Amino acid sequence: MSENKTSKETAPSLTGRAGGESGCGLPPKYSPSEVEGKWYQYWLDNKLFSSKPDGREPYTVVIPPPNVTGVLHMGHVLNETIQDILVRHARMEGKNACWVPGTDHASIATEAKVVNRLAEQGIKKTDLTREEFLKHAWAWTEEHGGIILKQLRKLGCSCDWDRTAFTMDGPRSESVIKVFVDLYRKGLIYRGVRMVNWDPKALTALSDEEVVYKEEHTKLYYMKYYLENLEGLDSLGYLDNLENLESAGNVIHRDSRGYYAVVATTRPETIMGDVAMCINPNDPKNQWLKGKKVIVPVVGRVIPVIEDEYVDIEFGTGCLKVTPAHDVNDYMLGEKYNLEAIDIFNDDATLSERIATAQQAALAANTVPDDFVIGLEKYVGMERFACRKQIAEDMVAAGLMEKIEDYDNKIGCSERTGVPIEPKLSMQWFLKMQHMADISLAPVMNDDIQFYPAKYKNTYRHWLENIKDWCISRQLWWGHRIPAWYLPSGGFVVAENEQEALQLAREKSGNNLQLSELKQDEDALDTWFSSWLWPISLFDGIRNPGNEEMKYYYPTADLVTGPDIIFFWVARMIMAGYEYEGKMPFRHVYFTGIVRDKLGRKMSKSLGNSPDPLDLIERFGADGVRMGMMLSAPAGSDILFDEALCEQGRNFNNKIWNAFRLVKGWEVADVEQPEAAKLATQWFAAKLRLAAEELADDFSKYRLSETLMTVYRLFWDEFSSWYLEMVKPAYVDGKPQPVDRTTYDATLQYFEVLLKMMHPFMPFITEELWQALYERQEGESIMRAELHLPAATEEDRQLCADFEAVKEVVTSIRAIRSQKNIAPKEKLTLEIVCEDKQSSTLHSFNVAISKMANLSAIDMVTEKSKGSASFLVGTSEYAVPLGNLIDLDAERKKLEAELQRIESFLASVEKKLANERFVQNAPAAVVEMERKKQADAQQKIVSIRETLAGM
RNA sequence: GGGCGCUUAGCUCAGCUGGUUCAGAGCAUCUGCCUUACAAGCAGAGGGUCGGCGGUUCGAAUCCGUCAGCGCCCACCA
Repeated sequence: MSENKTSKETAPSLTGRAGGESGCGLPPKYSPSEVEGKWYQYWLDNKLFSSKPDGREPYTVVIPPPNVTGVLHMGHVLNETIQDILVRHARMEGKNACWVPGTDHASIATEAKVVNRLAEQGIKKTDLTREEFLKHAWAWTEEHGGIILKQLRKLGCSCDWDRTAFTMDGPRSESVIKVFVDLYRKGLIYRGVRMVNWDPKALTALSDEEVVYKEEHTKLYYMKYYLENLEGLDSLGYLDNLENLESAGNVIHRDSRGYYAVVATTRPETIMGDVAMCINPNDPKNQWLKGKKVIVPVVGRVIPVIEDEYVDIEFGTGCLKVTPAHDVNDYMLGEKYNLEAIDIFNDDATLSERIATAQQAALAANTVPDDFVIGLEKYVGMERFACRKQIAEDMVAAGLMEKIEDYDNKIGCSERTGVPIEPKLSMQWFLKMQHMADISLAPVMNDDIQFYPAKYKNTYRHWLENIKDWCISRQLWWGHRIPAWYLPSGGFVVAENEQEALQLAREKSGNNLQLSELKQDEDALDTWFSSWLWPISLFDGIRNPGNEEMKYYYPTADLVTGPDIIFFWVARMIMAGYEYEGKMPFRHVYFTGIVRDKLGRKMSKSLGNSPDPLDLIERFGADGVRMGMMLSAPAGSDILFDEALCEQGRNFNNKIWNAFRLVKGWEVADVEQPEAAKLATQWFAAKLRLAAEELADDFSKYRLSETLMTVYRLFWDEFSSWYLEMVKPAYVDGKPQPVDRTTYDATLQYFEVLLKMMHPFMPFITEELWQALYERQEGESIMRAELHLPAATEEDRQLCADFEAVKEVVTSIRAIRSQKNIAPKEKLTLEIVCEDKQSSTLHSFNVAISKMANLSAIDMVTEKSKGSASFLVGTSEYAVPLGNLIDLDAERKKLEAELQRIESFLASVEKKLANERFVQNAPAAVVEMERKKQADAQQKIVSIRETLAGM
């Protein structure tokens, strides 16, 4: 603790030094770097972030775990800042706030990084055993792991660091395995051969959600599939019938070598896996192909023409090649018509030996003309795109290509590695999703779980209503290994550990079985299979259901995340929440936008438009960066990030700092409170109460950028520009006068309230100044300072409304100064045109007006002086005598313009009132308002006309 | 192809169930100021027929239709 003491004393502690020297001797610029580290350490030392269950209302947030080896980017800054604001706000409301940090093992991304690093060292993953590889991966994780969490501290995040978790630490791993076993036993997890999205670079299957579609300019190849056995057809009189067929709408291709169908494809290399051609039975163009057989060009395989209405008559030629092993739809056709699936690729998407052996078998089965065939051996081992190019060229050369067209296509690519995915048949583990969808749709649709913005409810519903089973196995090592063990006799058991597996296996195939004979599944689980448990596993709710922490912290309050992972993560957490806790995992989901640069482009390394957050913090302070981020971050819409906003944030910090310098620089004396100061303190107290209501309302709606803007204006305009200027003691003979104690005390109180209001957004500077504002006890913090203001009253509203008019008067006088080039120092007089003193509603504010507008006198007059500049506020007329400074012509023109404006306004109001239907149909209050407008306008017109007449 | 959303000042956005003299805010711009808290500042000013058209209504930035432009999500058209 002695350490904090020291650090605290380095703070500019000002208590007891008030008075004398201006600004307390503090520098006129706030320097965040000196302040931020100090207070963060203070918070840590005093365990101010830590949370234990107690009698208070809990407020729980779990962090969307960033990639363990990642570094902080602007997206994190946005996301974590929002969470910290929510958490700090809840903490100041007296709730037991618990923000649990942690990281994600990000299996595919991390494994890819490790593989790359090993490659740099000349080590191939395939040369390593699983154990050796994992050693490298853990080393990498330890080396880079947690960097990002350290960076979050720089941002000021108030996470309970003692709770830091990792998706692959002991408790989380055990939870994952337990859930897998449980779901398997419930019959929700199954294993089977299915068409999956194969990433040929990462060499693993991916879930549908991990596939992103990219627009690409490709080619559409039209290939010739010759009819088999032309002689045979001929002898049946088929060819004689051609004319009839054509007149019936058939499109028949022929050349010197025979008759052929044309098949369009974007992937000519996959012809090697063709096992059928499919036409729509209703397609008039292709009736002639019914029941025929065609020859796959190059390959020479003879395949049947099958019929299915799946085929789109309009697309291409209406002839579809069927390659069950390499296309999802073809796979379905293959299943339906019991076709063979010939897998032509190796796992890395090079061409497999199988193409050659399959060709040999095909050629042995049927005799086809030599000029239709090219030996496929030459393609074996070729990379898929090279092969595509080659085979297309070869087909053109062999006269097997009808034509090639340009084509725009959407290609499914791996979200992680970016390479085009290859649909591939393989044995994988799946989770049945219908049950999960059933339990998780309603709570969102009926707002048990609320989405901000709500528009994402639709997205969510659409996905759940079209849900497909989740492929949860990955051919990776870095991750949770699938807890299935294979028996030497075939079959497998699913168990939580080896002992249990052995026991189960023995039950299956006899007690002689040894553990060494069991072989555990090589695959790991999808990363999201651990993160979907996050809100539960963080509180150990899977291993110890119903434990104290679960009961206290779950469901969590708010989840803050990007809409891009609504399916990956949000939806699945909801599923797991209801499956394992019977309750929602969180009550609200705040979807952030994507951080873009100010031109609207996504931030990316290659564009170089992504600033380094730590660098920004260095330059503008964490508070400045947080504010810059939040100023432009309404929920759900994209953030166009501009450094200038951080600058604005920094400037605001400096403004706060200097307001503090002013106040703490005052000498306090037991003198009478000046009237202007008294008015100001009354007004500002009311203003704060009103503002607090507005802030609470905005906060409850998660309108954080509005909240910040409200507090920004409250501090800068209302407090600094109006309040402080009104209470600021004057200088007499070049010496500052002391401030009276009443005003001083009120000012410190207001300052403290403002600091509390700002704290969630700008934790560091507010702590710094809060600590220096009054004498504080060791361990105290603004973090735990509650903000309770009495509810605003009707009088407060009236006072603030009146004061707005005061401001308008002052501003009008200042405008006259500005227009006439009258120095602020030169005193003016103000005339209020009224019948008697009382008829001016603002007369009680005269002292304030005098001070703010630097007036020598305010006179109540029935008729204003000649040669004065006049203006209206509400319906009252004011005039500033200017003597010979006045430009009568200009003044007259101004008044005439004003008159015209009001007259046309009056006309529109009167037109409305003359409309019987308006008077009858509109609510009484609205009609009343129009009458008031009418009366006010009439009064103003009279007043201006009088002025003009007197000029 | 389906669904959702957006279009208000130079920029970024508020404007909730139609009616407070409602057309707003911040930034930027312009003018004048180094006035002993702050030039990272102070004071003042200008700026929009609320994307186009049509409709409902006594009344439309707000509701409906339609067109245009932009964005996002989903989808098996090879």
